[in-house]
Amino acid sequence: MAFDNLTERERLILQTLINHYIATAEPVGSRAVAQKYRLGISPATVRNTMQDLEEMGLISQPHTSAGRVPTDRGYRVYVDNMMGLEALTPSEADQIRKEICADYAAVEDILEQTARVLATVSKQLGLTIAPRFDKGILTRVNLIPVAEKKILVILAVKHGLVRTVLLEAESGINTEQVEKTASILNEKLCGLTLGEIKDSIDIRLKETSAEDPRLIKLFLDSTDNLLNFTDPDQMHLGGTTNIVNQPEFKNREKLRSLIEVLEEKKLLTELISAKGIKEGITITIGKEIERGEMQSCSLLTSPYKAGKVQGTIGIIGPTRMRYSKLVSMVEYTAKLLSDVLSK
Amino acid sequence: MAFDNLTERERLILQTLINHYIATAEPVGSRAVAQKYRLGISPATVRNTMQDLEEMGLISQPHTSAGRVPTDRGYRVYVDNMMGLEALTPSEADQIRKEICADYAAVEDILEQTARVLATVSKQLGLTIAPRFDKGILTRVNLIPVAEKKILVILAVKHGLVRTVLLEAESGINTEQVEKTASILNEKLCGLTLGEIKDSIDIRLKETSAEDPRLIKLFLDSTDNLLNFTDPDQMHLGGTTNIVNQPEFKNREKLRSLIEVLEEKKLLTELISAKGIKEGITITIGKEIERGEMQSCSLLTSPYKAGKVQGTIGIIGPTRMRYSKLVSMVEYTAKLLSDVLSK
DNA sequence: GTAAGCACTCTTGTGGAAAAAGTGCCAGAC
DNA sequence: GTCTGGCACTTTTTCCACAAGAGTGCTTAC
Repeated sequence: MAFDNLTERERLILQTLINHYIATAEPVGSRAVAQKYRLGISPATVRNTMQDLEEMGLISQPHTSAGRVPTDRGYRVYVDNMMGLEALTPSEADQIRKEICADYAAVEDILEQTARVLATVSKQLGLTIAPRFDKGILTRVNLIPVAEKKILVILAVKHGLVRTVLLEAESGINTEQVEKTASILNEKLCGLTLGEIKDSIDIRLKETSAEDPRLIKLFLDSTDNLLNFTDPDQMHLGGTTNIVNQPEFKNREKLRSLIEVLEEKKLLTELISAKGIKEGITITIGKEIERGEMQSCSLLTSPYKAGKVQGTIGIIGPTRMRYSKLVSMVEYTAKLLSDVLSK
Repeated sequence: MAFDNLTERERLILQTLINHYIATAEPVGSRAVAQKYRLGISPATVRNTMQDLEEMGLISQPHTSAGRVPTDRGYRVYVDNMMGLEALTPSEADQIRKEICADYAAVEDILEQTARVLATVSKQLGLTIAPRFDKGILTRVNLIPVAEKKILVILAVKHGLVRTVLLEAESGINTEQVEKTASILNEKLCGLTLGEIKDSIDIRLKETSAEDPRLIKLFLDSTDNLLNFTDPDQMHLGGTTNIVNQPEFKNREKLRSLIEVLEEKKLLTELISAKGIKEGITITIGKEIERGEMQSCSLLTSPYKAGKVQGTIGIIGPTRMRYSKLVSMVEYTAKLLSDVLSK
């Protein structure tokens, strides 16, 4: 799969072609490449090289008499080997900083703002996923009775993250019992990560000697709900409109099915979180994305930190996106966000 | 504004025309109306009447040689005076019931499901807005310190609704003080509606004799945030994809700007809640909607109850929507939802 | 008041020719 | 050898003209 064996000329031509295509969204002809290519090479020569690139599967022709268009593989090679990073302009950086560093209290609000500003500045779709609680360390559990049969469970996680879930009991609730249960839970579970708790809660709570086992049972039964890490409102999207006008979505049906995927935030969260969280930017191009509906898109994601806990931000756009710039943008934003959330 | 002065024939023709247009999305010609119109009237006669209707501003021609299309005013007259209600089919009713009456604990989840099923069954955009807390009676305030400087505020409202907001204090928090503050808040505020609290909180908390006024001050400063009734995640939308294929949005720019409005959930919530909450269905047609971007849409909303507190559900679609059916659908769904949430 | 006839208008569809864009390959130049 | 100019070929795009289609408005007759 290594394409290090490209000649210097092939590299240059692929690079120029992709840059040009990203800018124009039109198939690129040999003449156009030749003109941009300083060292005075003729279109005919370019054509020969383009034939080679096509055989390698890096570019393709929509039809006989059209120019060439990069394939997913072509983008891959470009991104891995020959793309320079393009710095943000001061005004772009300012805009991002201004939005993210505004002093909001709530993490949720910051994440929403971030998705929005990412979208605005990139002119693509911006997305943020809240920190994954599974790596977060539980510092305290509170149980608050809020109505005859309803209990609010509050899981406080290190670094000020909080998750609240409303549980419904089958029968009336005894305040004293609730307090006892809460202290049992705190004793048994605090200091563990939510992930660990999820995996081992059955065992850990089995041997408890609560006088009223019903509350413990309720808690156990609701584990999936309590410790569900792909809640739809964990994800924020911004700038859906940006893709509507992209030429790649002039095909109605493509647009429809993409929007459909975007609405399934839960699935989308899983899809993106599934890659595991590597350090640094992850670029997923076209068919590399598992969901068929998104195969004309690329995904650019980066983790960020909120204390010890990690979340993800990213950009979704057509495969023809300005990787060199957007990578810088996502990197910069992730760093900024980490700073703000870990302060 | 009353159009009771329409002749029987005018009424019938307007009605047939609108029904036909709703079904086909194509301008309706005199011939088409004449054929549907049982009493054997000729196209020429229909034409004469159509001219009258056009002068009244109830229908219009896209261009000289096209059929007629209803105007917003035309729809208005239709909806107010001559639209029969169309019952749901058993299978539609079943589908809705099944989704809404599934036993979820959380109100949020039910509302999301409801938006989704409304969208699916209506083939339009479904929306739900969470109960408006301002009419809800506060039963209890809890303050939970979750980190050195963070306090979680829990407002429990009658009938099991809960709102949680995270506040950030300027300095470290003394547990004892928190408890005192909480009991002051409970004493002063419980039993009032959140709306009343919002309006009068300054006065009510002025004369408190807390030893540590900082917490009270924090609470006061955050009132807007705490008692903000148009939180973006109060609204759920479903079926955005349904409008992508609607012929009225084959115009790219229209589609874009509509999607843009949909993303601004906060604005949208305000827009819809602004009408105040009347009993029964509210129908807002085309230009009657304030937002320019939505002027080719109609809005069909109904309140529902969760105990004493009211929320809103509705459908958004092109003005050319099947009002007769959709009104039944929204009515039915609102009733069902009220039952489930007030149980 | 209703209907039939007809001229008129505007849109839609069709076919074909010309233009445009770009390729592939060959033959010759450096 | 490697590069390039030239050229024939293919395919899409654009344009235009013309016919077909749809529907109206008006006039006239019943």
